[in-house]
Amino acid sequence: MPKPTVEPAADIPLDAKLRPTQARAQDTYEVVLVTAGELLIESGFEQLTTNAICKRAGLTPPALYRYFPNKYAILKELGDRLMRLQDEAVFAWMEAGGLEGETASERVAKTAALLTDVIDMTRRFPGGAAIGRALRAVPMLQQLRFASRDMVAGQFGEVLAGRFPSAPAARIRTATRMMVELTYAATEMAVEEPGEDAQALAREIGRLFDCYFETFDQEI
Amino acid sequence: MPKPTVEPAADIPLDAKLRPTQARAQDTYEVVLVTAGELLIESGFEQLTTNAICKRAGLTPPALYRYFPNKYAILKELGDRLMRLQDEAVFAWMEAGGLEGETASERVAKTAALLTDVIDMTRRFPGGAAIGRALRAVPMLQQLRFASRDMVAGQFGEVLAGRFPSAPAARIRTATRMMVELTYAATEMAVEEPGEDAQALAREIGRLFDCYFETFDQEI
DNA sequence: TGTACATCAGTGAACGCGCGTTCACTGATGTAC
DNA sequence: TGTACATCAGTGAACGCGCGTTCACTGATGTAC
Repeated sequence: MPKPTVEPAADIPLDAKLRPTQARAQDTYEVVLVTAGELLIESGFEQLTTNAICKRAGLTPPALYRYFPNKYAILKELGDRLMRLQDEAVFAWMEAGGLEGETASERVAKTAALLTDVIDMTRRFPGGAAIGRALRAVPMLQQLRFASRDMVAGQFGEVLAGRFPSAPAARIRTATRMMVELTYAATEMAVEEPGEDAQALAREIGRLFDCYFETFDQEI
Repeated sequence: MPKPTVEPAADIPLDAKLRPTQARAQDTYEVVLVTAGELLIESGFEQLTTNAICKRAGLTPPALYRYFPNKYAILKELGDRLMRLQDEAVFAWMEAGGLEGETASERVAKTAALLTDVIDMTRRFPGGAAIGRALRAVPMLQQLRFASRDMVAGQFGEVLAGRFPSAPAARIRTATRMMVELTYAATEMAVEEPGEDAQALAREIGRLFDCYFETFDQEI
């Protein structure tokens, strides 16, 4: 019982076709991304059509298709950029000893600062939290999120393994992945509801990280 | 600068039109939902079309439209059902004293049991974790998730407020919402990757809940 | 510094396809007497 | 228990629209001499 209309073509190219060389072309490339982000926030992935992007950006479709092979490539580029920013923030924080601290309140404050940073970054980024939601909904792009999450979790895990040598590797692996997902969720909550107090949310995450990591020493 | 093609009609009806009365009609109603869930898992929300549902279910479109006013209503019904199941499991667990326990390991085991239950339930449900992802991506249906989350968080908060009278209400509100989101994320992780050890994941969540709730007593 | 040519960047207009949805109708089930 | 009629359930076939995408072309920029 085949289902040909449902099965998506397996090999949809996702990378940019031509890199823009001239300044004008660079602008076009960027305006497509920014406009796509706006539409994504305003009306969600379903309404993100190439025609709508072109109309609002003041372009004609062939201009868009010069650089992007299809609409998934646009979302992928947005996702790549946002996640790279977030990943870099986390790595910088870890290298600066984000997980270390004499007192609990010092450690909580450090983690809260990281999350505040990621929230601000996501708020300013075109597409913001809507990008993550769209990536989740498109099977072809979901792996992008997983790849980013698992990479961050891996690095995170190495630091934790150093600090808690007795903790089983499997526990650390599960725990770090969960912490990354939780960070995504908290960021989405904060970005989505500007009424929420992002600072308070960030502190809550800080408390959670700190007390939870302590359990790696215990035999519960 | 209006954007008429992008703006969705504000008042798309989401509730079933006719309730099926005869047994044959009840079957049709259910087969639409089950088939929609299958398609959702296999190829995501974008590929979930009314024509595809009908084709696979062996129906013609007017049969579907007899009961569902549009395709969002189908997703809404799936979402309603899955979230109601999950909510009920949490409420039953709380009423049975899921948060109480003499020892830490007892409390951890109880929380782990709840999560295992929710994971199993979601695995068996047609559409499974793909439903949550689809709901997130459709702005019109996102509020459904929020409503469910906030209701569970509210109930959860009442129990916690009783156990930790000195904890500020704002902290409890933020914390419980985060815990619900974390539960969603953990469930999605477990359902999505059958290779993952759901038991281990559930225990990890149990540990996290337990140690985190302890911080409500502290002044960090 | 000016001209000729190559390359890059974008436009106007349209395409075919599949989407959500509906019309007019037939067949199945339930109900009253 | 059988018949007549009302209502429920589903079909066949098609609709218009907007989607992703492309063709053939014009205009802008860069480069060589």
